[in-house]
Amino acid sequence: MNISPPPQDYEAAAAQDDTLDLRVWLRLLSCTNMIEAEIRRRLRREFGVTLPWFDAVAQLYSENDGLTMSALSRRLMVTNGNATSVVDRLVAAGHATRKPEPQDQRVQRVRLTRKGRSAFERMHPAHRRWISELMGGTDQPDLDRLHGLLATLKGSIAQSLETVSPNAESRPT
Amino acid sequence: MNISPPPQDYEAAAAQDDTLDLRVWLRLLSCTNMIEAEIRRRLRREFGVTLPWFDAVAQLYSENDGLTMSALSRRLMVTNGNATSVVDRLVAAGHATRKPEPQDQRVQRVRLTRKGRSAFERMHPAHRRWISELMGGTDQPDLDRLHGLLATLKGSIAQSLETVSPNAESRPT
DNA sequence: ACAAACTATTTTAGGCTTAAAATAGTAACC
DNA sequence: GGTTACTATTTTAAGCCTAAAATAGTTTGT
Repeated sequence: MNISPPPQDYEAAAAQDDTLDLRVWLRLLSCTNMIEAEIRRRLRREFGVTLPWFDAVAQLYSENDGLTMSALSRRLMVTNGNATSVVDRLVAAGHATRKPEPQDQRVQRVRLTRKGRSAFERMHPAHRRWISELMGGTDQPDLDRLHGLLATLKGSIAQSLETVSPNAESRPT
Repeated sequence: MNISPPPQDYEAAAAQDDTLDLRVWLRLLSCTNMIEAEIRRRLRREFGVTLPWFDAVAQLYSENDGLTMSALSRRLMVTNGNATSVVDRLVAAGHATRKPEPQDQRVQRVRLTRKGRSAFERMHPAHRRWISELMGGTDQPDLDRLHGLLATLKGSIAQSLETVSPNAESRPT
């Protein structure tokens, strides 16, 4: 019989008597935070950019016609106000442009500049490699199972959100 | 043959040709963000507190002797500097106290006040219920599998971090 | 005892994020 | 054609968060 070590993180502090769903949630949070923190660190160290910068540019990169402010904030799962400030910095640094749409003067379309595209292209392969490296200890079949189970979970979360407040098309806001 | 709908979030934008590990990562991120955003929203609406407030208080609640600043920031997986500001607000609101340790004047021990404890006790059951509700669509056996696979993943991430920089005992910092 | 190395925490500067209110353009009704 | 409702975005205020430098207490080696 030996005493347990002091909990090292959020999740390890989960008590024996916590319900399974809570323990799954804390473990999910742990994994996400660990990966996110490491990617953030490496992006800064290797390329001198922030994680939000990378995330925003990655979304814009995959769309040749750019994205509206709303679409971008929806994809990044952040508020519109946040998207505004991130795009402000992108534009200030010459990585993106923001122009009002002719058809509808309310919407702003954000597009990567050549400079933004080439910056992303320099970083993209490293980012992919880092993710593979961080996940590398888990084998293919387990990743497959995880992929499937997370689909189930995501669906069930989405459904639960709809039930509570049916009209929230694009959270958050 | 039909075209695919516009991607609604970070993860749904993952391309066909993305590797499995990247797709798992994006799905993980999606699930975490969805749950976190909803919990944040409900904590604010129902109890008028922020998520960081709740997280910090939850960690302190489970320790009768309180936690040092370092231990708290490690558990919350945030930097020491962040812990300082969160605890500042906790102390200012009368929810916690912060006292230097007699044995070692460098360490500050943070403890919940009675007011802090009772505030948490009011919110705790609702929080548990919300998590169960959000995960409710996934059945027990699937949650069990998920719990196991996430343990594998977490272990493999931890190992990958150690390999890269062996002396990073308590990331981030 | 004293310097050097180490440890815990705070401070600083800059950027991130949210929620809510404000602005402004568009659509729809009648 | 003018009010009303709706939609997209920005602004604001407050708080969150990181990374790096600074402060200050402790330990270690000699």
